[in-house]
Amino acid sequence: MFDVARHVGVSHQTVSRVINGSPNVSAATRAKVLAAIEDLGYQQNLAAKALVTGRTQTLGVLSFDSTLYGPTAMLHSIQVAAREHGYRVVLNSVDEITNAAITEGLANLANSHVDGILVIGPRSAASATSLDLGTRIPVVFREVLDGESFAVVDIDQRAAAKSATEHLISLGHKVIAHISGPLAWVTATRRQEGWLEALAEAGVSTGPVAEGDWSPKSGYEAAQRLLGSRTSGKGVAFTAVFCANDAMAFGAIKAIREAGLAIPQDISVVGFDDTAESEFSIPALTTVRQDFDLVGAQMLDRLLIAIESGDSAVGAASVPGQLVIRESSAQI
Amino acid sequence: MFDVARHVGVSHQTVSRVINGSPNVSAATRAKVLAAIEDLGYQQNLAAKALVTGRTQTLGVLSFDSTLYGPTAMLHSIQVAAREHGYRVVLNSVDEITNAAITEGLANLANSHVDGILVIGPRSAASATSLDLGTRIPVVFREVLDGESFAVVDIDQRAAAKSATEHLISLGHKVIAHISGPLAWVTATRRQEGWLEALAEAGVSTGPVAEGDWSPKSGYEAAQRLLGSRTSGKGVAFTAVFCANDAMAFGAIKAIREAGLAIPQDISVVGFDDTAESEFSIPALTTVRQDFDLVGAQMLDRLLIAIESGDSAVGAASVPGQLVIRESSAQI
DNA sequence: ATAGAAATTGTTAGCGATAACAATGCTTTC
DNA sequence: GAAAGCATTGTTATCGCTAACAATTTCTAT
Repeated sequence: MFDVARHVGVSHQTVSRVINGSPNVSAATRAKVLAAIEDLGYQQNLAAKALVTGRTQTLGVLSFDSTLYGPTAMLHSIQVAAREHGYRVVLNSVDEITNAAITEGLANLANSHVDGILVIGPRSAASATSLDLGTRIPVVFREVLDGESFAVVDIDQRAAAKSATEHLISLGHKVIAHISGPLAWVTATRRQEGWLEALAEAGVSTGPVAEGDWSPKSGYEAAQRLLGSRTSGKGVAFTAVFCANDAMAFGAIKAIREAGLAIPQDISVVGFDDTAESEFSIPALTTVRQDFDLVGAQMLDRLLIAIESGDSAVGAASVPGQLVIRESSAQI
Repeated sequence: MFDVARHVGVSHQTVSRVINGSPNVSAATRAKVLAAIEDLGYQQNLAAKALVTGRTQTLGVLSFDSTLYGPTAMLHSIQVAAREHGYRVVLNSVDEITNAAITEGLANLANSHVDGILVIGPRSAASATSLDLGTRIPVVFREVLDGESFAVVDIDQRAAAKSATEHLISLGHKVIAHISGPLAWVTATRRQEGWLEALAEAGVSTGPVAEGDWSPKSGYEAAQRLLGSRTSGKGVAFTAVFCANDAMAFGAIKAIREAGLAIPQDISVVGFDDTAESEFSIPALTTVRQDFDLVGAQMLDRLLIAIESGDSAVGAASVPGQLVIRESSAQI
């Protein structure tokens, strides 16, 4: 910076003013400084800037160690939105979903001097200890536990799952099974709650449940368990299954077909996520589309407001999911 | 830091020494300082440290704006490996694959004072201008263009595609079609080259090609184009198709089934990626597994060596892909 | 023409850490 | 017991930038 200043014949402070767009610089000086910056290939030292301003123009994203569709799509959306607002993104993944792991990740990011943090990693439904942010840096979550009052923006998982289940009910299904995600995940429990709520409101008795881990393989195995008790006569003969994500639905479809049953003639299948593949499964999968871009943008908006104002982020917002009806669900 | 020093009654330099594990501190002093750090909840200011050391313990990842399996899996692997080595990761995505975009992304990351950069975004096969790193920061690529001498670690795409094609040849197929990725991507051209090479070496004539964009939808449409000329009698009657990724293979399977043809009885299908879904497609997909963790670890190793030594990263390494034979490919 | 206001530029201090060197205290050795 | 040597601790300068204020120049209004 001093080099640039010397090159132009002004003080370093004037150069600083040009860089930061201060209005109190004459047009002529500004042009000369800009030219010199170009000439010399000068680049600002952001570490020095961060040291004096306390701002880093960097956002921390606390994610989950996985290649699952949800976290991945979410990260992508946030990264795009952050760039639009001129923020860099530093990533910190945790490999378990306990509050302790999140607390540690939060501390790591805070220590990295990020201006704000977005937590898109899953929350554990059953946490022994409550989460203490332990930092003054504003944080926006994508999931909160009941009773917490952190800022949160998410798809309304419960309502979306409910509408998917209602769709099956409207098709005349009386026994609707559920393949849930890992119930340690808040998202999985919310989707299950939506399923239960729809059944309860319609006066339909609760169908059988099998828990998966989001993977196609787990969906395949869960479906096999459900089918096992179905054909053995012990279980109820469900005619539809609501899967907590598309990947498990793919696995379930395979298991159902292998059992000699047709989809949707014998069993209707509904997924959740609307991955790019779901339209091309055989049969094309009825599922729930999530607008991650919107969630990402809203999380970011909230966070940036908090950063600007210096307050911590608050408030809850939710984005509706959208049922996409394809071929895998049909009249009973 | 001065607070800690005052609290213990030593100089700030001694505190610094304790934090950085200098051997020249007495055990008693170290213990007291550590206790004070704990007491006061002191956290190092990394911006200040970066300012004076020039190191940030942060790695830049230049990725591509997408939720595609490859870049996503790669990012995940790198992030895990980086954390193991005590490095943070900052993310910078580009939304086009030109050299200009990469140059800009590189400049952004360099400006963020990262210690090294990993480029996992796709390279454009046809670049007008050559890529100038424009920075002294070590960079490791996952793809390089012919003639470039940057450090690179990747799956041997060509050999893997070749072995997938050879598998089909060994099953007796004489006309093997190819659904390629977007040919602007180096990865897509390498896979196509592998397909061509296998055909040439076996003396099998080149089959028809259709270009997709990696998405299931594009695979579906590409397969329809191939099938159109097949049934109209104008095209050659291919009995196998090698798809440049699993997602397009899913689309292709759907199109083939809709055309009234059976897989693998009428047409064998081979994919590339071994996504979690591929085992559960109907029929289960023969594909090529990529060890992204290994690629990530090796990229990181090279980068860290370069960072330590102060030199720029050099050399090329490749990791073999592994053919996974399932149900979608069979004897003609 | 000239005081006063406004616009522009310069000067100094300090953000929080490490590097380099200086200073102290404690052993060793003869 | 004193000089030399090592282990430990302290002092000062500095990284590159912005904040705060000081100084200068240029305009405006009387």
